[in-house]
Amino acid sequence: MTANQSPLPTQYDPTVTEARWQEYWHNHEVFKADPNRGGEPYCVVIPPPNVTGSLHMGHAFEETLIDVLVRYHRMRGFNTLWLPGTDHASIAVHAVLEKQLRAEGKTRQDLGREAFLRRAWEWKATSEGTITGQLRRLGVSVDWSRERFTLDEGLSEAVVTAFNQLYENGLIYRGNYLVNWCPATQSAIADQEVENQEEAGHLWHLRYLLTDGSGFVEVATTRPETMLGDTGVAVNPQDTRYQDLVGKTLTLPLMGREIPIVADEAVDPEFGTGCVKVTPAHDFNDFEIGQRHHLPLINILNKDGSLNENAGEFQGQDRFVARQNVVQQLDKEGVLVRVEDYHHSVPYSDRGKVPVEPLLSTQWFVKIRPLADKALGFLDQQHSPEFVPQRWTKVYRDWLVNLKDWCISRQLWWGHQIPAWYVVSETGNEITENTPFLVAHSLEQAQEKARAKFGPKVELVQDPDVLDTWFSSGLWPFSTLGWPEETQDLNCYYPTTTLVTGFDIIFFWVVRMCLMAGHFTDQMPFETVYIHGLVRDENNKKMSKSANNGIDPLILIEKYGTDALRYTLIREVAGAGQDIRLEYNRQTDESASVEASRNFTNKLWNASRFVMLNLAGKTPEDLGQPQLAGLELADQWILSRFHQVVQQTSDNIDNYGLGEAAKGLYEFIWGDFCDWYIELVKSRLQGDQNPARLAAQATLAYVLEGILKLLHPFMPHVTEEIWHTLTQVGENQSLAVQAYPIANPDLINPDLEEQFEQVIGIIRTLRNLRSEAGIKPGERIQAVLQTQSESEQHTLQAGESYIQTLGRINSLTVTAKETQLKQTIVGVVGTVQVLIPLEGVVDVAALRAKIQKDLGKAEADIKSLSGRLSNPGFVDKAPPAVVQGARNALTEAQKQAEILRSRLECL
RNA sequence: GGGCGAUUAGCUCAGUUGGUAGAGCGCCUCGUUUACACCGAGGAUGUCGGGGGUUCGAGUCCCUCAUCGCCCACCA
Repeated sequence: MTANQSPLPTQYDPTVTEARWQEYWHNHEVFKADPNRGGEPYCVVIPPPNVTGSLHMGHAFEETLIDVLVRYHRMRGFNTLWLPGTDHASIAVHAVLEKQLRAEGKTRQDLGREAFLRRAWEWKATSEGTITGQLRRLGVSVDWSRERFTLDEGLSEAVVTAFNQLYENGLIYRGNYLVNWCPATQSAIADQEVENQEEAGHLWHLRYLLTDGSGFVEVATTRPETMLGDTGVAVNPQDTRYQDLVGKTLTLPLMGREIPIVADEAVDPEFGTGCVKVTPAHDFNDFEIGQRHHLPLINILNKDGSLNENAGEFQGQDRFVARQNVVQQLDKEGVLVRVEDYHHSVPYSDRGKVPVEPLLSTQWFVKIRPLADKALGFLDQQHSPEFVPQRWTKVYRDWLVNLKDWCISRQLWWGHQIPAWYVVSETGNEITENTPFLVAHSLEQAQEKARAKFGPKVELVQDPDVLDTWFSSGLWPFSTLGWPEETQDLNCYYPTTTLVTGFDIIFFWVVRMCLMAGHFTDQMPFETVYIHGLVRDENNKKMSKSANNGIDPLILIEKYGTDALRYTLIREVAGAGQDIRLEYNRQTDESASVEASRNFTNKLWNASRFVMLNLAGKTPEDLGQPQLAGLELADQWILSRFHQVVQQTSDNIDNYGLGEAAKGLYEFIWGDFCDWYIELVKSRLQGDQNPARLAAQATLAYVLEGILKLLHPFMPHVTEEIWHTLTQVGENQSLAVQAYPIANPDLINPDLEEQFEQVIGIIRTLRNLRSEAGIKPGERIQAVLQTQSESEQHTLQAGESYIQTLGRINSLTVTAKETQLKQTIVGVVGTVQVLIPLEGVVDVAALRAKIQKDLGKAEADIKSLSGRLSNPGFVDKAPPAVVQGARNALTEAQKQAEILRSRLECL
């Protein structure tokens, strides 16, 4: 496809253009990877978005970061693959669907497993469609032919294989342990899915009587209903107050049970009374105390959070109702000593949004220590993976060190059903604690194994539970590439190069991937983990569903274009890993910062229009590379600047300084190229064919094409559009796969740039003087530049025409001779006097004020510089270059002051 | 309780190994000159959170305090 050839409008309209190129990239499979292509592999797997709805601004940010890296590396010639996909997000999808069901007055149990799963797949299809549509609109350069879903056939196979292998290696076990139980979703959840929230609660002080009638102890609790499950009271063994009580028993109020007093180090004698009630079945600390002292476990809770038959008269009551009733009853019986207001943190279920209960249940676990130790080995011995910014290494390491065994079973339906089959024919066709089970790849394999062990007539039932979502996403970097098969993709693209993700999921996801990869692939799944910050709203608040302060990327895309949004997100990111704040007006849906980026796309558009209108239909290829010999100062200057920016941009991106790279390009394009070079070159473009015009055209075309390439990873659509118009290459080529510019050091010329800076300085001073003197912008005037310095004279002569054009000077004199014009406004650049003779009545006071202002500045400089230079410490110890720099600056300031003083006298 | 981050112009933020503070937006003045008013030219604005230290020199390094934010662990 060739870009629109009709006369280009003065305002860039992203809406049509962006859709067109997105379609083009997709239809032409521009981003399809080929393991046989050769070149160093560069692979990124997308952090798979949950199929819970749609993408938010945080996703837009993350995908843009990745896309910049990926497009850049693709253009640098790497064999590049960005693999897209989505995550089934077991518990999150359950939360969504069960909310829908509640609204219909149903539960998932009413629906049944099959119907529920049908509904889940339908939901998934819709959500996935939304998400992939949004990804396309972000212009991401993913390979859609390799799109994956954590529940698809291949990935399910990987999950089953991983489970079987871990089980065979003794790294998965099943057992009855205390887990975090979410009564809302009625499933176990992992430690990391628990969120602690500060709450105002109470501390109830209770008095338990000694069985022998010799006294009592006082205990305190924030969850009084758990006392129904108490099986002991613990004190610190060193606590002299209670030493003689250890071994005695107490009678548990309400239940009348006899429970022992035990001594345990875990008890802090300083806190409260120093006596702790022990409920091993409903508290993690108590569980451990209970284990040490062989206290029985009494579970008083049902899975829905109501109390069970072990709760006596409170059976059937919801845990919070029971709490009130237990307290009331304790009070009635004189057990309740006092109630204290108490602030404490309550563990909540991240997804279920209700307090979790430690609950005893039979679950599957992954033994963490061997896996974590292996990952620690990679980190400590090979610095793998490498974190950017580095400080996250410590966070990652701390997690590896502190991880406990991972509960991977969930009492849910949407997900990978656990590949374990119970031989129910051995236990009366029911799954009990003691039912033998087999871990296998399939029902057939399980049957085979079962028959071998239990005879020909066996009844098998698969474990109804599903695996924690993070179990499958932990395999993502290699399962998506074909593991456990040894595919070409896996050989070529694994381990992946970079993982880009937020710090908030280091422990959820990054850690799990490293555990799994270490075990199954014997290497870390990525070389580098690039951790970005969060997108915060206009009030610096974290964007979240619950706060309802999210900003829909599509609103901003529709208003300003994808490129503008992308550029805004990237340029804000300077200083790796910081959160970024997005300016936004909720009344008008406007964003000042995105608008600024939109203006930048428009600036690029118009600069390109100008260039193309002046190339007389020729392409950069027709014009060829600018030949140094035929170039004038401005051409050489912009080429020098261009090659510096090429170097700087690559360096920045290579070091994950994407924001710096983006800002550097902005300054070069808007500042150097548009404000200076284009303005300087205009006069040369008017005449007939002549060498000066050709040189200008060639330089313009060359630099513009280079700019489009440099900017393409950040703003892929507008650059692709302009590039096609500029090069007229037709639809078999795409800017996305052109070679990224490489700096040519021969063209970088700092001396020349310095010279040019001086010319710019003169032009700025002239403009300033004109403004101060109230000279109309359109009026052409005469000016005198006076300097004794030969090198300065040389520079001024080289830049004479530039100074005349941009300074709007019709008569410019460059001289070494002192001029003593009376009515003159004067400025100083370096040691060049810039003089504008003024005719007629002029405000002498204004001229004097202008000079005095400049003089004030010069004198302040002199004072500061001479102060420094008269300090022997500075002269002796500072680097010679710095000292010399200060000397030069002082000389110049003195010269300036001298000039200004004599001018003042002239007035 | 432990750890991390932030504090710079009215606002949002940059500031590489210490060499004397910058950008965008906003604001003021002027302007339609052969791309662009989603523009151009010029201008104003900062005891770099407080205090102390190291140094010839500190926004930058060290200590300390304050405020804000985040993470982790939590004593019943």
